[in-house]
Amino acid sequence: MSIVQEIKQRVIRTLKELYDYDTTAAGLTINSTNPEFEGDYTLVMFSLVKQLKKSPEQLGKEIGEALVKSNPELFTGHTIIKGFLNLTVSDTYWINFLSSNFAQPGFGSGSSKGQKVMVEYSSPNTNKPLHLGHLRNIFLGWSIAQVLKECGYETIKSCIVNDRGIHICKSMISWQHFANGASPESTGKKGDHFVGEYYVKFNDAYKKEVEELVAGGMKKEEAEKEAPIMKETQEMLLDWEAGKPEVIELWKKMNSWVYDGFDITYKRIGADFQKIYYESNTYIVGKQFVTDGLKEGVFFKKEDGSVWIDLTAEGLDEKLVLRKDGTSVYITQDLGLAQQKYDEFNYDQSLYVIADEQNYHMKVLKLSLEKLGKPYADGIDHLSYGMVELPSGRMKSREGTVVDADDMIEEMVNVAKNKTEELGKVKDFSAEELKELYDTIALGALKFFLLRVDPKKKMIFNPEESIDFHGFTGPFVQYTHARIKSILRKAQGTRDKKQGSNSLYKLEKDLIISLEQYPTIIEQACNEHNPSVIAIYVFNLAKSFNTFYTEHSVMNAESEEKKQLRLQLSEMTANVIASGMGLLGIKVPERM
RNA sequence: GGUCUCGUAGUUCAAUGGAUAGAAUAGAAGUUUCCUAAACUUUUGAUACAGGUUCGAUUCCUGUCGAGACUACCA
Repeated sequence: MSIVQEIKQRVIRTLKELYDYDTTAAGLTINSTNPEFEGDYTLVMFSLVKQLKKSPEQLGKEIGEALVKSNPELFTGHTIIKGFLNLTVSDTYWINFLSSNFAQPGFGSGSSKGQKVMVEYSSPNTNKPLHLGHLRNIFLGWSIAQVLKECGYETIKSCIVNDRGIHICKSMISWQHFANGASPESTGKKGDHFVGEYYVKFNDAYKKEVEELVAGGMKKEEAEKEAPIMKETQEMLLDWEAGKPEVIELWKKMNSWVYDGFDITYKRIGADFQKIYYESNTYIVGKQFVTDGLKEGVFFKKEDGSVWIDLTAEGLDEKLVLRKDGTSVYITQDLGLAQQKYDEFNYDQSLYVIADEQNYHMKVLKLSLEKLGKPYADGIDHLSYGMVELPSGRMKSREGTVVDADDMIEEMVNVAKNKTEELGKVKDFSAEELKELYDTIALGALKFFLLRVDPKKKMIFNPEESIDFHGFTGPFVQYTHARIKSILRKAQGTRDKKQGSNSLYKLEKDLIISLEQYPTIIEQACNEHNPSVIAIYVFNLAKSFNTFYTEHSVMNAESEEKKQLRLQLSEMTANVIASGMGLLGIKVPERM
């Protein structure tokens, strides 16, 4: 139990004893005491003042005295300021907490919840490489799955690949026109980048054709439909749907190039999936799903044969779920996929990591499943995150302002390399060790940068700031870890189980208080689906350690007792930093 | 037009309705015979505007102004 919960229980008991007043933990507010006042934790008494009809001074005095008297091992004193009862927790409590937890590997993890959560993330198209927006998605998805796991949920990471549709055909047509049989192998290019180039070439060619038609006197809307390359692409889509062998073969070939490219990036950034779904399969499942739903009367068919669901009673519109020609739309396959996932994994919750531009879509999905009376509808949840924007505004692929994921990582690695060489602290590292270190620092910086912001909010990605390794950054936290590890290496052989220190300096206590919060922080991150609270926490913890480290020497402590205590403090801080960063998908180096 | 987000130091981000709104960065000034200076210390600087609810509002409600997303038989 956390110290805050512990204090709440004591307060509840005290209120019962003193006033025969019943309350719950949720009905009490315990905050960290404002630094300007004496004390560690504060009971906010305003609501109690009202309920118990006593003055704040009187109430504070009675509760404070009773708390200290009946819990001497926990509290050493109290002060009252206005409606705030400030409680001081004994050094003994903190020292005991430290000695019993500093070497606990599972500190912070929760017991099994007996529930299964599916986390769908990444979900790329197969016509272009991953970019910065995907990275936010991937880091978030991976991290939240890790946090859920730490909290005791069984997790299944999944991905839906949009491997079908007009956008893929564009790349294919373009390749047929312009590639002369070139391949990633023949050009030495990464597969996803290779295919992405042909997608760009398509758009260039298409634009040119439209311009020519408009110059010839055609209206723009008409020209967009009549451009030969577009007509060709639409024909290819029909051929694909019809299963024309040479089209299917080309489609498979180009997709496999893209997957090869994705795999390299996924591996490098540590993304993984237990289950990958392909839209080329799920759209068929979706069609069947809608056909079944039609019989139950939740969907209805219009005169032209298209199928709809009426969500006007829920404040939304009528939504199309199947085209009049019987082909599926976006929502069709998502409906089928939800069912398919449930059939396969019997999940309790299904979390979709998708950008907030799809809030409406996700609302429709959940509502539709509810109307169909699906038992899993309630567990559908959307981790909606804001778009990544550049200082100049939103990234637009057509304007070439998209930041490519691989390029970004490469740039960060270079910065890490230059900075490391400049500082010259790891000159004895092998080439292999250096490579690993650069990756650790570069990805640490990038992941931290994208995860430190509340997912719900859109974020501005400033390239200059992202390569800064000072302040509120991943490398700052990594550096603190490396420094602690250096101390612990020096201390090898001098460790002693006994610890006789019975008092704490302020900076020592601040650090222990911070460490104690870790399990609560994980819980919060889990409940809110928000890894940023962990990023903020580990940063503050590292800062706390650095302040302590500057003021107090560990190896040259004033007494053996203090040295042992500070070694425990250092070890636990390193453990919690490593654990917290691990939940963000960030490695921490032993040296840097 | 409708629905939904969001407006906090120059900039990027914090703050379950609680005490004098925190960090980082940029700016100014310092710290290295001593465990890694990718560090530390000091300092300048902000709640878009107007009402309301409350003992107490950055937070909840209403309005104004400003930014964005969605509102496709695209995915």
